[in-house]
Amino acid sequence: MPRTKEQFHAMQEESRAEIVQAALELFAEKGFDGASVSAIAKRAGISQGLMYNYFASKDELLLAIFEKGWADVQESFRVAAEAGRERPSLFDFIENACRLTLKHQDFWRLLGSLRTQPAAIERLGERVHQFESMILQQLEAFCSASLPKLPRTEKDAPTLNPHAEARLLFALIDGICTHLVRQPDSYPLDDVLAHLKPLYHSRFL
Amino acid sequence: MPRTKEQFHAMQEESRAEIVQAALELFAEKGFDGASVSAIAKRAGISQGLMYNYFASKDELLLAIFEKGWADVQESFRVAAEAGRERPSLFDFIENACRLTLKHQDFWRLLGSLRTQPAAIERLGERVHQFESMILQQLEAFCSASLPKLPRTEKDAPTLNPHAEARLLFALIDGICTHLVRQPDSYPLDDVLAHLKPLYHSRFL
Amino acid sequence: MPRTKEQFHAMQEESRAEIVQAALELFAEKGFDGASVSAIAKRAGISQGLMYNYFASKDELLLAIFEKGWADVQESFRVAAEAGRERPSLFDFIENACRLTLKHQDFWRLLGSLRTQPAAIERLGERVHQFESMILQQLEAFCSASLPKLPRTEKDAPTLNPHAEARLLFALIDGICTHLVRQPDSYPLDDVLAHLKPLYHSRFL
Amino acid sequence: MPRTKEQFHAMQEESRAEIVQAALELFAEKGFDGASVSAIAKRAGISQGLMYNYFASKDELLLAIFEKGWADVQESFRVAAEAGRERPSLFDFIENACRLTLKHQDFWRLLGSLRTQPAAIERLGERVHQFESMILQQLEAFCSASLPKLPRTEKDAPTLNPHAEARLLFALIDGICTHLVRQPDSYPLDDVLAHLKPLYHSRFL
DNA sequence: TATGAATGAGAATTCATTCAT
DNA sequence: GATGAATGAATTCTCATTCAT
Repeated sequence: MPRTKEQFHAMQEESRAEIVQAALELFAEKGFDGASVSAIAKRAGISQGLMYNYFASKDELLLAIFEKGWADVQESFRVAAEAGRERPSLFDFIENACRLTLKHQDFWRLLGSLRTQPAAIERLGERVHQFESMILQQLEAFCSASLPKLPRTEKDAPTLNPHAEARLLFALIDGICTHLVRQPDSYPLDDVLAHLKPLYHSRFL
Repeated sequence: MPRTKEQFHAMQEESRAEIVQAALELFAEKGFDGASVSAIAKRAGISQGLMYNYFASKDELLLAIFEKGWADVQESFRVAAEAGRERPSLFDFIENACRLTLKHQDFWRLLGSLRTQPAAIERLGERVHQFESMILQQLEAFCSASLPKLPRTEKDAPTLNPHAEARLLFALIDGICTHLVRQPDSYPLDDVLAHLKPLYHSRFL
Repeated sequence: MPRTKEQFHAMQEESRAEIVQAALELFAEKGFDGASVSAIAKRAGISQGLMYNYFASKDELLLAIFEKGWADVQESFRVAAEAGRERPSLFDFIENACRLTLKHQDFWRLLGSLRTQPAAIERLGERVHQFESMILQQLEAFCSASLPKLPRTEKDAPTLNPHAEARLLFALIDGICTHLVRQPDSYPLDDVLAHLKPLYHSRFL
Repeated sequence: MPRTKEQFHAMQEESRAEIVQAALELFAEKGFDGASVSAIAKRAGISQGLMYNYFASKDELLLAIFEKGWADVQESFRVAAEAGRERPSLFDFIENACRLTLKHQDFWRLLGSLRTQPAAIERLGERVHQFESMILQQLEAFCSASLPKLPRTEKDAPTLNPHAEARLLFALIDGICTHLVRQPDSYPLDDVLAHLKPLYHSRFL
């Protein structure tokens, strides 16, 4: 009784997902170099050899993780956007980003370690850069909409620009999230956000 | 006719410094695991074996780099503090931190990758944590002195605290510096600082 | 179509045995330090790396050899004891020990070299000491049963004791076996035993 | 004020002796492979390089140790022989050998480890074999003088021969000395000798 | 003579990847 | 598909020996 093509495909996908999950955890925990293929296979409950039926190499696996992780993150943002108000405030956006980070801790941890290594970035091709660009673009869009409202003195006027503002925001969010995933249990996220809120309200409202 | 002890000592120091420099560059570029001892030796222009005359192990080398780097950073801050005004504003402090980061790019890159790896942190013992603690303490001291001046509504009053404010600042600085060392040539540091300035002036003055 | 677990297990055991045999020979010939893993692998007909599928380290391999060798020796003694008379004479015991030594030449050679190296003994933990203790105990038991029969002058009476007698016996047996395994083909074991026999008969009968 | 040739020679000899002593201690403690040249030089209080002014290689050093050690042992025997009775009994000879062993512990320990390794023996050329032969010859001479006096039954008569008897003796002495140097402090040498004495008196007197 | 820097050949060990079954 | 045996290159580290000074 041969399974249908669809069944096969579904099983494939399931197995892939299991391996990706195991690898993500281990990469996040020990870094790409520190997590051996055999450890990943063991955690995924399969043999080393089988892993190569699903992924051509350790690099391919990393790539798959990245794609999956990135898709998940985007999906989370999409869901949050739909659930929220029509047009979230910048602060809401930041808060949302931070809280979602906790949902994808392992991915952010992995991403954090990958971003430090030019070699790793090459492995992922342009993906990491694209990823950062997209975030920056989105932030810039936010800022473009808000910056005009900023009261400005004559002196700073020429230098104010959405791009730099987005950079600043990105650094802030990135910094918080980085610290957050490094101490997920003890980081005082609520307090930090509470301090951030008046800062951005005064600025953008 | 053997060299004098002084000669030996001088040569030792010179060689050590050369190795440290080579290793720092490679660690910063490829991470601790990614930079092989043989690659370090090659870049330092010596044989692999010789490295072990100067450092008992790769770990010891890392440690030496860390100590040296950290000492350099502190020295830079000390010099800047002496050169500057009596009591720098918080913004000056931030700006200073960012500009000094550029002077110690490789060290910060290395530190960035070390902070993502629990294994590496163990290698360095408590040093990394101490390092973060010291920065946080210093920021907290700044904030303690400034926060009372913040105009506060009744609602936020109970939650405002120097620790959380320091955390926020640390995230901001860390984020900027992290991005900065990753794109040392193209990062718009001046613009970002220009945007940051009014924010903190409005808050702390 | 994967192999069954039984097949794997059988293969494992076979491979392990082959490696143990190769290592035993080389350790016996060149000592633990002198026999490189690569040489062992080559003699076992496998790659270096594969050895580490079976033994976690060279030390583990040594340990496995020791356990196996010691078990074999004990088994040999057990078989000999069952096959022999109800209660063998001391001389029979000695003769048996010497002849069995030839059956386990490599093991005794290895043991001989291990016993000379404090470092190696540490590697094996208490095993080597236990091993010597067991032999001494067994000999002491023999002597305890026999010594009372010794005619003794008044002078030596106070000093005679089974422990010292066992020590003497152990030295004798150890000496013979050591020489024997060093010249397994040319050592005149029969003649030496022939000379030993009347000595111990006159003493213990 | 140039030193005389004799003075030079004396200094040379002194330095050599110091190195030999240091090396002997370390070889005895850790074995030939386990004692590094640098450790030897450090213990001798000189630089690594200088060692090669006195000995062409580590092997040469081993050889020098062997020559020196063997000469010392012979000298000890000579002195003991002169100090003792005109013709010592076999037992006296054995006792003397054991007690002298303690005086040359390190040498015997080294010898013990060398004798287990064919490779090491090759390094020393024929010397180890010669050394054993000489001992055996001396023992055989003893036995030749004494064996005729042995009361013999008709049965053992054909097999008794000085060579085998010497082998037996050698094994005994070797065994005792080996155990002795392995536990120089706790070995009950006096007791063991006390047990040995009647054995050999009954046989040879 | 005397120094310690320097080398290079190995040592043990790990690991991504391939392969026979 | 699925297994784990097998490989070989790379890694960290050690050490006898040589060399410039």
